[in-house]
Amino acid sequence: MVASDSTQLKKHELVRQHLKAKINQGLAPHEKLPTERDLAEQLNVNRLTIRHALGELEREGVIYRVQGSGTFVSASQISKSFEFTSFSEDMRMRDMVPGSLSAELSVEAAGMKVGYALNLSPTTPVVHVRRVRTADEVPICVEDVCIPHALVPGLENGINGNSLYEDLAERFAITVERADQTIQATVLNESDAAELLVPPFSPAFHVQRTAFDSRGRAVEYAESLYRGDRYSYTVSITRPAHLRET
Amino acid sequence: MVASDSTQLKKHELVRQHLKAKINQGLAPHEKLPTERDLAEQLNVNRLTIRHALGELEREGVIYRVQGSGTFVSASQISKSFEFTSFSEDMRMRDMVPGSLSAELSVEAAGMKVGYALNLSPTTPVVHVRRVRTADEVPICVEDVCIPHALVPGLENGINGNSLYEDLAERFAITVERADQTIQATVLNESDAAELLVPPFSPAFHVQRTAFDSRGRAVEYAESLYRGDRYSYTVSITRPAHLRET
DNA sequence: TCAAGATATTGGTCAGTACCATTTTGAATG
DNA sequence: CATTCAAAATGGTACTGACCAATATCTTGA
Repeated sequence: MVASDSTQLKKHELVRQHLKAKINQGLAPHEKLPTERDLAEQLNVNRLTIRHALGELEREGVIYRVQGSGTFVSASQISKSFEFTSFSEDMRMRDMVPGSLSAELSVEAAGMKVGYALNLSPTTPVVHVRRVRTADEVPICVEDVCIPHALVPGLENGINGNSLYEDLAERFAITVERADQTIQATVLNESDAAELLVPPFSPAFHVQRTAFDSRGRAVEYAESLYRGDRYSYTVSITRPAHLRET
Repeated sequence: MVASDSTQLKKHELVRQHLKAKINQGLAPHEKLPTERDLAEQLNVNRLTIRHALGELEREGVIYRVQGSGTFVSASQISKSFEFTSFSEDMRMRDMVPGSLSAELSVEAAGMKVGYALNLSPTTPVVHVRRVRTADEVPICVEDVCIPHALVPGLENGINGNSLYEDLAERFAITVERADQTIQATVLNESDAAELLVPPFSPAFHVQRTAFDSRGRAVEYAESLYRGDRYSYTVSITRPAHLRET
C-alpha cells in the first residue's frame, strides 16, 4: 500500500465516527453491534484498531461490552462525558448564543491567591479579564480570568471574539487541555446579584478553575459566579475500577 | 514461563499500580517517567502493555504525555478524576468518617419522576431509602435513594452498613459502574435546613443522579441536598480532542 | 423433558514488529 | 554566534498472531 493514501485521519477515529453515526441513526439501546472480528473484516482494519475505537466509545458511555456476549448500545445517552469546555462552547452545546455584556481588561500583579494557583510570584504581572457572560442575551455568570502576562503579551489591548480560549489558541498558540475545578454552592451578594439581574441572596455556583496547557503549565486561573436558576451542571461519570470489586 | 504462575492480576494492572506507587512516593510534578520502551524492558512486558497502563493513568489525570518528548507526572494531584464514588467512599477519601443519622426504608410505587429516570412504569414498586448522611458526626446531606424492588428483594427490611453500594454488591451482586449526575445550586427550605442543622435559606447543592450497572441497566435514582458550607465539589477535567485544534 | 457437560462464540490480554508524527538535540552552515 | 537542517529520541498508530476468560449454544444422557 502506498504511503500517501487518502486517509488524512486516523483509522481508529474513522471507525469511531462510523460506528457513532451508525448508532445515532438506526440502533436502539441494548441492540448488539457486530463482533469485533466481523467489524475488522468489514472495515478492512485490524481488530486492535476496532478495539481502540470501541474503547473510546465505551469511555464516552455510548456502548458497553460484555465478555463472551458482545458489544451493545448504551441505554442512556443524555450527557456523554466528563469533558471540559469553555463558557462559549458550553452554551453552544446547549443551543444558546454566547455573549459578553462588558469586558474590563487590565494588567496587575498576581497577588497571593492567583499567584499560588498559577505557580507565580505574587508580583508577577497577569492580565485580568472581568466579564459578564450571557446566553441568548441573558446574564448567566460573572467571570474573572487571570492569565500570566508573559504568555499573552498584548492581550490587554483587547480580546477578539467571545471565546477567550479561541483567542489563546489562535493568537498565542496556547492549547488548554486540562483543568482542576472546584465548585461551591453559595448565595449572591448585592453587587454580584445586580450584575446578574437577580435578587440578592439568590443561589449560585462559585467555580474556581485552574487550567493547564498541553505542557502542564498553569495558564489560567478563573473564578466565576453562575446563576443557580439558569445554570445546572450535568456530567456522566464512571466508577473507578478498584472500587468495583465483589 | 509456566501458565499458572503467581500473577492473578492482569499485567497492565500490575504495571499501573507499580507506576502509581512510584509516582506517589518519589516523583515530583512534571518529572519525567522512563520512556515506554525502557519501561517495557525493565518490567519485562510488551510495550503495548505499558501503553495500556499509561493510558489508564492518563485518564485518571496522574500523568500526561507529549509526543516526541516523553511522559510526565501531572502537576496537580488534588482530585484525580471525573470519578464517581458513593457518599461513604467520598468521605473516606477526604479522611472523614461517614455515617447516617437515621434511615427510613419503605416500598412504594415509583411515580412519574423516578419511573422516568429508572425507565420503569410509574406503578412499579421501588425501595425508597431516606437518610441524613454525616461526616465526622456532622450532617452533610439528606439523601433520597430509589431502587427497583425487583432488583433488591428484602432490602426494605434493613441495610447493613453505611454504604448502600457495598450492600448492593455483596447481597445482590449489583455493580454500579456509571452515572449521569446533574448538580444545581439552591437554598434550603425550613425542614431540610432543620435536618442539616443550618439556618433556613442556606446555600446548598441539589444533586440528581441516575446510576447504571455494568449491563447498562438503570439501578438507582437518587436526589440529595448537600450543605454548601461544608461541601465542595472538586474535579479534574480534560478538554475534548475535537476542541483542541489550531 | 430437563439438567449437565462439551463446544463454539466473543470480548480481554499480551508478545512481537514496523512505521509515522512530533519534539528534541546537535551538528553543519552562514 | 545565530540559524538552519538533519538525525535521534519518543510517543502514536497499525498489523499479525496467539491464547485466555466469560458467555452462549448445542449435545448428550438420565
